[in-house]
Amino acid sequence: MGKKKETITIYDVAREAGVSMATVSRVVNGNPNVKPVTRKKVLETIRNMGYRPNAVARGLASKKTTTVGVVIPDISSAFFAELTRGIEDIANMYHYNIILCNSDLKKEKELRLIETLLEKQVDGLLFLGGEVTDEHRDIFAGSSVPIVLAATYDDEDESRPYVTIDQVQAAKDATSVLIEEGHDKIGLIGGPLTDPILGYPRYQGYKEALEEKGLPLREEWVRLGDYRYHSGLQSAKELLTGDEAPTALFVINDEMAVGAIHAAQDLGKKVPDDVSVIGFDNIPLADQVRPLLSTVAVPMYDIGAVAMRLLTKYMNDEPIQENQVLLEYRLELADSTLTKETQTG
Amino acid sequence: MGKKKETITIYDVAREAGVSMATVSRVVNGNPNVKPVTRKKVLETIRNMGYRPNAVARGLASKKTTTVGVVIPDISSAFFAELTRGIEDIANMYHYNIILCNSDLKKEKELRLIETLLEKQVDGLLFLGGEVTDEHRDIFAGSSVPIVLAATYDDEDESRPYVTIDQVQAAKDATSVLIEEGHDKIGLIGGPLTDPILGYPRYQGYKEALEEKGLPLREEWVRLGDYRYHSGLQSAKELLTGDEAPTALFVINDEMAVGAIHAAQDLGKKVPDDVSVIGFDNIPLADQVRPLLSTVAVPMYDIGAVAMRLLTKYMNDEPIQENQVLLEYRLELADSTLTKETQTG
DNA sequence: CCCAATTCCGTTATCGTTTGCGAATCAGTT
DNA sequence: AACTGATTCGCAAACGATAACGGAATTGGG
Repeated sequence: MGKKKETITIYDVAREAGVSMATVSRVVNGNPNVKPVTRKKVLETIRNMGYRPNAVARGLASKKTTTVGVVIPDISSAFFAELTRGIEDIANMYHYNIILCNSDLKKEKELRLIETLLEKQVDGLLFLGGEVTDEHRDIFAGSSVPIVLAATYDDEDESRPYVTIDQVQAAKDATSVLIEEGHDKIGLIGGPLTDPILGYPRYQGYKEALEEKGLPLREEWVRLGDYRYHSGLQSAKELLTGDEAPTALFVINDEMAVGAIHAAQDLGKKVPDDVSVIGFDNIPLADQVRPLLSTVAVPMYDIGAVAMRLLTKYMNDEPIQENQVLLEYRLELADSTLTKETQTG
Repeated sequence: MGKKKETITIYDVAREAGVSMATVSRVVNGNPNVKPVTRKKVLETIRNMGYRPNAVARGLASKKTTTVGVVIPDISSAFFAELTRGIEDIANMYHYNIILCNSDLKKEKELRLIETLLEKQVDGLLFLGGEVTDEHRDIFAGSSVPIVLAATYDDEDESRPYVTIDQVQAAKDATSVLIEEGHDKIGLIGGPLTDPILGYPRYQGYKEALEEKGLPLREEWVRLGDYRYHSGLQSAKELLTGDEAPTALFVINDEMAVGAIHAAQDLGKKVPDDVSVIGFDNIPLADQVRPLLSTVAVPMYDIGAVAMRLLTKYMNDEPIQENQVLLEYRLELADSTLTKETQTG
């Protein structure tokens, strides 16, 4: 595997080029205080010697690593994968690299990862989609690196920067679509209510929509899944075989929503004629099933991109006008619901 | 954002604990050569002072960063997301972190990213899914860090470690399934033939299967897409409206395959009765459409995991018995083809 | 109770850069 | 020719750890 005799350092280049290491450092870093002819000579010997600056040493000396940490629940989920792509694109644009960590939403793992990232001296940290507990806040407070939350927020810390959408309102809007279609028997396939990021607020939105329209919240029309396809399939099967089955389902993420559609079809019901289904997130899958899934289009890529951009502002001490941003979402109404229109929220 | 007065170093801890920094370093690194009582005292003052070891300084001194670089085409693709999850899990298990970079399969970007990762002194490098050119080989050769390829291989460098599957054979097997179903008009929706990783070999497998069974390769039954859903939809529409339309389609990835199914349905054809479809990869989507998609199950997670494991062996100088591994794939026959059976290859 | 073998632990040299400070060079003005 | 203000550039001190080396303390056997 091509062992090079020894690593060549800035000092070697300096000696070879007949200048000091300070000068080499200057040309490497684009410092203008170096005569063009000198710069040229240095650049030349750098090329000839195949010198590659050591970013670790640079990091020690400059106290900057141009690296940011990203803690994410699960990269293999379409939602977070897309979000990460937004992060990485902006990071790349600003010449940062990202250290990616999967937390599986386990608190202990999250804390451990954050600790590790801080040890690695990341210039900033992006924390996605987990609940922010007191222990998180302790670590955050004990560090001076900027930290921004994405696709989540901290309901206890008013000042913690974040980028996400208004989950409650979006869920309310989605439910309202079904109500306005004329449905009065609307089921919910939700997530764990202990999940303060998705499960609870989306349930809350569903509840508020019903209340506002004077519809009762009936427990037998509510099932809580685990966000996965089969969970949606199973839950819908239960809901739709009931005596007085709902004629519409609000499913709080697309993967489960597609499961719900298939459950309906398996039971011989037509979507949307017999049962309307609306999902949430607008992952690519929503566009790759028949009937096309109506859903709440969450700007996943943008959440990542905006969060990363915000982080760069913190890292470079740029002025910040808005450090807590709620991005717009869109209702993407397709074939799994009756009406067709598009709203913005 | 909680500015701490000043960073506390190993030296501060040493002074506070009444020992030398060497001793502190020893307890931090779990070196056994330190008396239990001393260790306890040091650990205590570490806790009290909130000392956090600086991994950058450690990296400089020890020449190890416990970080590996991962260059991947696109994290937002289900295939690579799952693969990355495998990588990260194993990395985490061995206490490595990963720096993730999206290359979009652009050669220049790949080279730039690899260069950056080497500057950051990663202990190892995982290169996924792009073509390995001479320029890649140049950089690889000029560095002493172990590099392993995943989901690709280097056909010019016999010794470069890799982990992938036998693309040609798998494509051949998939095509053969259709032949054995009795089809003799089998279309292909492929990728760019200039793609040496997926496009070409999977086309090659299709071709070989036909040849072996004495079937002609007819150009009008071949379309080349871009791996995306809509491309599959469009290509299938063209293929299936022809005068003498194929009765079966081998589609070289699942996303396009699902598009093909929808195209068939849009044309009023039933799958699999009127047209059989078999895909490739077995992304979650294959399991979330109706009819369920027959496909070649590629062990994406395992490719990542095994590649990362192999890399750890290189990084820790463990003995290596096999440095080029072809993982097993499986034919996952479901409802989009007629026969039902499972083979291994 | 002494000496050798262990165990512990401190000294010090590095690791490869960045960076503040001051010296040296160079023009342009008088 | 002397003076001044920029430009350039070198020196050397950090940056925060690791690790080789050797000295001191502890232990055990005879």
